[in-house]
Amino acid sequence: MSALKSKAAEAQSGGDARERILAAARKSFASAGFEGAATRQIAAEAGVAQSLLLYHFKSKDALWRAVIDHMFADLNGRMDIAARRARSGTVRERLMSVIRAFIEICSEDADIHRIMTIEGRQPTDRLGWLVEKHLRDNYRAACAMIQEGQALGVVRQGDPTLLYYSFIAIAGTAFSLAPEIELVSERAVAVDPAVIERLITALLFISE
Amino acid sequence: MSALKSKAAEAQSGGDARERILAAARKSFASAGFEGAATRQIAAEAGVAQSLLLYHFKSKDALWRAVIDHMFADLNGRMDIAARRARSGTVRERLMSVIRAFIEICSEDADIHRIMTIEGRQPTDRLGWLVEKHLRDNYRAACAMIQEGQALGVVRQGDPTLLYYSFIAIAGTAFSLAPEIELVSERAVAVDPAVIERLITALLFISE
DNA sequence: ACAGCGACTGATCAATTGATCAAGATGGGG
DNA sequence: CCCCATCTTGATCAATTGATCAGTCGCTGT
Repeated sequence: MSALKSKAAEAQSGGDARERILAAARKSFASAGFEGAATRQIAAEAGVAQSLLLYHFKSKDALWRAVIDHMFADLNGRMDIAARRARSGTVRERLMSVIRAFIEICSEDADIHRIMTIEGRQPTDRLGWLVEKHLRDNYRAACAMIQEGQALGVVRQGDPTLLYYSFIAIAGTAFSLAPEIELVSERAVAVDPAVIERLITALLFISE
Repeated sequence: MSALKSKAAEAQSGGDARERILAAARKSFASAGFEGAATRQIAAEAGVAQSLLLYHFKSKDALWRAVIDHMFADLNGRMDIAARRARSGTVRERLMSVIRAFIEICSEDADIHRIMTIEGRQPTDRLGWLVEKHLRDNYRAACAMIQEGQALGVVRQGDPTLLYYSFIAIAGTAFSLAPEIELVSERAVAVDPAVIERLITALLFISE
């Protein structure tokens, strides 16, 4: 059976080449953007031939989409868990649960915010695909919570979309712009997730 | 005299080619990054031959630096004016003056934040040059104000560097990520600078 | 043992990249 | 009038780009 074959191949040594390519591609796309990333460099970093990259993924575009799928499968899974965990709590508790999860994800892997900002600049078909497949639901759920909080007088008034992007900007930038931050401040900067959480709290909620 | 010659050439039709190239290059660098931008496409958008681009600027790298110089000459000039305008006011007034100026700049030209984030990801020699030549002074002045406010109990406690980048992230993202925001929210989003100002105020200062 | 299949590589393609060079335009000063 | 400096263009370079294809290796089922 093909299932057993691929599993066996994955177990020994060959199958993880695909995942090494995915990991290398994510780094390149995050730092150089889609057009700036070169398939040969990605393949070299993964330790495979460039042709293997296009064997596993049909094209550079398909590779990019696979990277995004891989990234957001983990992200949205953890966000859903965080949302479910605090389902019975207050609006503030529910919001803080997903915010805390998002901060944790950004602190572990800055590539997500990097790719979102680098690809979110111009409206390509890639951006439309990303938004509809992975971002829209997350956005809707967060906005619903924000509006609920605003109706109760807990969350600051204002366009929910702007509040949503403001807290994403704070949490994401602190980690994804680390190279620039360290260069400007001329010292090693270890961003504490708890500090970011406090800033977002001050931004979002009316009373401390 | 060469000065008169160049001035005459600038007056008629040829001299503004340089500025058209600069404008086109800024757009390309902002949306595609340094490696993603192509000199031929920049030249085409400026309506000139690609070789003219490398005649006015020695190389693609030199063109990038010229774009940055042109951008930050305006930015830092306006920031200095804003800082000087409120020199005799309270810490809060002085901070709000430069923040208001920064928001205004971001709302007029999203390219600045785009280039800063796209280039700030990996520590290249370009980033080091940008930081030392255009960013460092701005950062130091802002941090000094923040620390002064913290000592007086007006500004929220915490790493000044993080506060600095948080307000930059909010102001910049709201405008530079407009395409993505409109796609996610499925409507036209006109960001009001006054709303951004209110968010940053909530983030930065202790009492409203 | 052998045929078959999936993983993988090296060679190679046309297209595009940044860069260089010779030559043409243009206009002002002698 | 001509000359010279400046601006501008088209042709062209080697290098790199994403993509394709023929062929090799190693394993599996029969």
